[in-house]
Amino acid sequence: MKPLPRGFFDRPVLEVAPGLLGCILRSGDIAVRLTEVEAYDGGNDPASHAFRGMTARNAVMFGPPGHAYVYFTYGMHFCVNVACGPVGTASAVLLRAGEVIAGNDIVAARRPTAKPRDYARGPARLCLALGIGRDLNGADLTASRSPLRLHPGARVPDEAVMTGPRVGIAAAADRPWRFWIAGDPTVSPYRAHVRRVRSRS
DNA sequence: AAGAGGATGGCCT
DNA sequence: GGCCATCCTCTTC
Repeated sequence: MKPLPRGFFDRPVLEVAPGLLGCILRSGDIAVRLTEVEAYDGGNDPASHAFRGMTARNAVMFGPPGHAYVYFTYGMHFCVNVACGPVGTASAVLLRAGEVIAGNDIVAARRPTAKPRDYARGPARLCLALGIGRDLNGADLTASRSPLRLHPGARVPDEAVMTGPRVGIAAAADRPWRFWIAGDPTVSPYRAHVRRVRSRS
C-alpha cells in the first residue's frame, strides 16, 4: 500500500488534522491507526513550537509538508508531528494517540506492564510503541522506502469526528483544535471527553 | 475518579 | 533558571 501523497499535507492544517484520523502510521512491522490528533498553526499560534520563529529544534516544521517533526520533552519523552502547508509555513499536526493494529507482540515485549489499549494512548506512548526517537526527526512520511510512513485508512464518518480544546497547553487554550474519534477507547485519557457541564442548583 | 508529585533533559529568556 | 504539546505511581475521595 502506498503512503499518503505529499499533496495531502500541503493544505491548511485544520483540513489536514481531521483527515488523519483513521490513517495508519507504520514503522517496520508495527502499525498504529490514528484516533487522536491536534493542529498547531505555526507562526500564528502561541501554543506552537514555531510561534517565535525557526530554531534548530523546530526547523522541520518550516520545511516541506509530510515530514516528521520529532521533539524530546520532559526529559524522557518523544512526540511526533507532521509538517503541513508549503515550505516556509510551520503548521503541524501532533499525533496524539492510536490503536496498535500490527506488531502487537513487539510492543508487548517492549512494554510488558501496559495493557494493549494503552500502548499508543498518548503522544509519548505512541512514540514508544513505534520506536520513534530523535533519529526519525525529518523522516518523509510520504515516501515508500521511509522508515516511518503514513498510509490511508478506512474513512471515518464526519459525525464520528469530535473536536475540543488541545491538551496540556496554557496558550490559546480556547482553540478547539484537538480532533478524535468518538468513543474510541485508545483516545488519550487525560481529556477523553468534553468536560461535562454541571447543572447548578 | 481525580489530584499530587517525581523523574529528567533540552530549549529559550 | 524556568518552563515544558508527558507518564507513572501513589494517595484520597
